[in-house]
Amino acid sequence: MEEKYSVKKLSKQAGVSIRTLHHYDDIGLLKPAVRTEAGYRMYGDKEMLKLQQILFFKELEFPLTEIQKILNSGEFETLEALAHHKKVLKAKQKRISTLISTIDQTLEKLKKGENMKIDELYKGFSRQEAEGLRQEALKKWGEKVTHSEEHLTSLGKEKVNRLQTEFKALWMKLSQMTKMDPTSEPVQHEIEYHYKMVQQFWGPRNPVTREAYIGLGEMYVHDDRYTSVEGRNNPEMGAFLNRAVKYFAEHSL
Amino acid sequence: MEEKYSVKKLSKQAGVSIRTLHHYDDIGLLKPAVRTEAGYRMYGDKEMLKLQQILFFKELEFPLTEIQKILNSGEFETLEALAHHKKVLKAKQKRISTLISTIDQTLEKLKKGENMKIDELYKGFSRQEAEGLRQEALKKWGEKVTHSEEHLTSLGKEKVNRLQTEFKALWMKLSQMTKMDPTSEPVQHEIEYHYKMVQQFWGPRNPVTREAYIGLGEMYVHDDRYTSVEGRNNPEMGAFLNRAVKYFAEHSL
DNA sequence: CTTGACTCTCACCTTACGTCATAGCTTAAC
DNA sequence: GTTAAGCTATGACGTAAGGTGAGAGTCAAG
Repeated sequence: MEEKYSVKKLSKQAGVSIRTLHHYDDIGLLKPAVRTEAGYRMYGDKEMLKLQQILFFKELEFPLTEIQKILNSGEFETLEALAHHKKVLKAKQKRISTLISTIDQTLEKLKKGENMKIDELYKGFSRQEAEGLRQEALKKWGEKVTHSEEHLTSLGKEKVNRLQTEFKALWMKLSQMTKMDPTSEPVQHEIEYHYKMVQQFWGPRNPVTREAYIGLGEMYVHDDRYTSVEGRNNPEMGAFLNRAVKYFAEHSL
Repeated sequence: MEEKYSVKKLSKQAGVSIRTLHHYDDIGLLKPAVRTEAGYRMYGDKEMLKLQQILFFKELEFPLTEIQKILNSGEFETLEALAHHKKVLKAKQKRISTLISTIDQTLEKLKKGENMKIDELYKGFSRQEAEGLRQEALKKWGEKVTHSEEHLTSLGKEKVNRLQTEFKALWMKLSQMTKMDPTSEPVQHEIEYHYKMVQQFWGPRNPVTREAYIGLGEMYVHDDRYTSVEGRNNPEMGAFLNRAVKYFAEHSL
């Protein structure tokens, strides 16, 4: 059999780069049938065939090392690999769906709240994350909302920390507004955001009613942890928050 | 403000590795607020906040360089970037769907045809690809099936070449079966596969009828191009094919 | 014999870090 | 004061799948 393909010919026919052929030779995935005395790589039909197989699996996003194994193994292993790969792809697809919905949420927030700054972008958590976070949050803050707890799965602490950071950011912002009127629009806007965060923490099965939210506001007044930001204490913060929350609850809930 | 986070603290709180913080420092994505005299990195709340933003975009699979730009730009650019990224993700998702269906087709084939060897795996082309290939194929083989040609989009030649290679592989296989009974199961199985390939080439709007397929078989007998494989001629191939195709057409179509 | 097309082998660049190696700093215990 | 534990720093190499040259040898044609 004549080995009829030079690197250029094979690369053109198969639609890959010459460098790719070199690479495949280097890693032993596709060796030329022979080498001319000058060292030129020459491929035959068998290699063209193998290249097609390689490209098939490459299109499916198999890594080259796996393609190696697959081509060197039997049909059973191939079946297994394909079935497994399908699962991987499905997982990937699911993840992308989540990402897209996260983007949608974020876009919505950005468009709606005109005065929302980029610093708050990371607030666009997906629903699933918030779901899982609730459990941790409930544990952490010792709320006794015991019903519908078991079926929630727990997430890593870094996610909890994220939420903590969000709250901290909001607090910092609010602490700079204590000289303003608690019923003014800017303040109320932040409070609304706070309300939504709390609602996310509690989840759809634990609706934050008007009364619950007012109660939360009262809690803040009496807990010094919530009225100090960045080490500096801010005694008027408690009363300020209480009034702002109360006003919001009575007018918007 | 006290810069309270060492690399370890920050990494733990945010759920990233220390190396990651080093890296972000190296590329200027997240610089520490200050360095101690010993050179230790110290971060403050502002940096923690920025890290959260970074992680948000990272979760969405933005590359770090883009995250750089986004964090340094205004809200409008952020909105744009998010909207564009959504498109990218959607395209990815679509592609994965195609890949999954390709795997399904391949799995089906492998399970159904027990004597199909791995060498034929790459035959699991997606329907879209086959669609596009038709046009090229029709042009190439000069068939005058002119209706419904315009609305087919053309694909690269490497795809055509793939199909050619497939045909060649099938031919090689069949050429080794010429001593067998053309009506026997193994031969008929290959013929069935051949028929399906032809059908794919012609497409759903150009059904390969019994008569058409028999006619094709006759063509093979009278065209030497089809009866030589790998340089060596195989005169009995024509007659063999003709009988095999005819038998298949009359019994299975 | 030279030009142009083709080929070869290094070898560095890319992403987003992981994984050592080696060395300096800090702090609590002795 | 010293020492050991624990923390930190800066290199520097490795990863996947090639892209992009650089410098040099090879081949067929004029």
